[in-house]
Amino acid sequence: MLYGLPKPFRLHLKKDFEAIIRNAYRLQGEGMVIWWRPSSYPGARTRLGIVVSRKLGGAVVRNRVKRLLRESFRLNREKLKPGTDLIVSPRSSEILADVHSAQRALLALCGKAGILHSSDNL
RNA sequence: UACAACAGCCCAGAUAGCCGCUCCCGGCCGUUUUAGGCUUAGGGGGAGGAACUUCCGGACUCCACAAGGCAGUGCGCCGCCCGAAAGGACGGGACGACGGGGCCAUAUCACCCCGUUGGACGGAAAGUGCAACAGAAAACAAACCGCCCGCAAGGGUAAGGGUGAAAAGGUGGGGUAAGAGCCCACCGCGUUUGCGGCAACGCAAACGGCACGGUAAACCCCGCACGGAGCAAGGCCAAGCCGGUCCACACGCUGCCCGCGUUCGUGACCAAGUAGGCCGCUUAGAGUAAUGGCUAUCCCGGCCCGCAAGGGCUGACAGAAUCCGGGGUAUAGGCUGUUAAAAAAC
RNA sequence: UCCGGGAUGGUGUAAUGGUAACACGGAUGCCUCUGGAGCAUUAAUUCUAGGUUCGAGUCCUAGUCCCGGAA
Repeated sequence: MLYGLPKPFRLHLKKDFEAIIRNAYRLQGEGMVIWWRPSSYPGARTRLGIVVSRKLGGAVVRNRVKRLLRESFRLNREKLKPGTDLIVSPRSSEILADVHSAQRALLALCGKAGILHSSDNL
């Protein structure tokens, strides 16, 4: 399954979020911030977590931003090095108006972070 | 004929393909049993009219509780209907605002009639409080100017002046030293009676002779209702740590038995319960929390370009988390009604 | 999700229903050779919209925004 995004590819425990953010690399790009960390044990899956502040908007806006980010991650998961825990936190809803610009912004940041496969370098 | 505001009702784009998510049934893998994983057979369910707000009411759960009372909070014209309640629908009555008409020689106010419209519309004759500034005086009345009597001292007087949101019945006549419900008529107010109405209330008559101004979304009084917390309620399972009982061994009281005490234990059992899990939980039912993305065609509305054919852009408010019933607020589009008659255009 | 609390000049706070007050800061002027200090002046939709009242920052209703608590 190339493009699926079932549960094990997602971060969903508060402990995980806190552990990753406490000792992870952090990088700010246009409209979003990412934290990432190589997973501690081998063979781990690439996992995604999304943090959206209430300052970004109402429930509709926050849900939409999360869906677009999840979609962007899902379509580009194979480009990331496996076993990376990644947390994305958008800071502006304008950069994430549609799925194309969301993908562009996410890939640009991941490229800067050096967690893409070398063959897919931008 | 259109725009707009308000009110009521309807609706909340459709179909197909591909890539995904979530839950249930089924299947497969795995496991001693669980846990878990996969969809390599398949099948089915998956946001709203407001899911928003958390302003009311209820179900449900736990806590408290003899009866009763106090305090506190909420509600408050009348009738009838719906509802478990909150609340809502319809009709009616007083009051206020606005418009029109009447009364009058004309006309303001007042009063009467009609229409439209508004709403937390019990009580100010149980008590307490409040009323800035202005004004003589702001509530058992009072005398600044004025008027009258008087030589004066002093007294009488609420008609007139001016202040104020509000000044102690109004208008007219009589009366008087000047005045005044002091007297009279009409109106207002109050009481009683009668009549109409289920009632709120209305009408009439008699009597009173003006006391009894406003404010209760001030305290309060009257009537009615209400115990408190909320699914992060509450319940079940339960690592680790801590605790208790028993058992075995050792030591001590003591040389022995019994008894008691202490320490230790890959020992047994128990209680409480943290992390964590499960139930509560749903014909949507999660726990970083699903209901999405892309493409095509069509539909409805709007904007722009174009003589036209057509082309391009764009689509409202907002997203379940225990569940129901209401109130309030936000909304693209459609229909109906009101403002509403004019002006403007034809 | 379920409960509380609040909003007043630029900032922090006051105000029995009756002229919106105080401190710091800002601006302008005076004083001084200049600056500081000092003195004077100045600036408010009391979050918004309705209502009660003669009169509302205060009372009532609805809304907006902010803060806090409960795994």
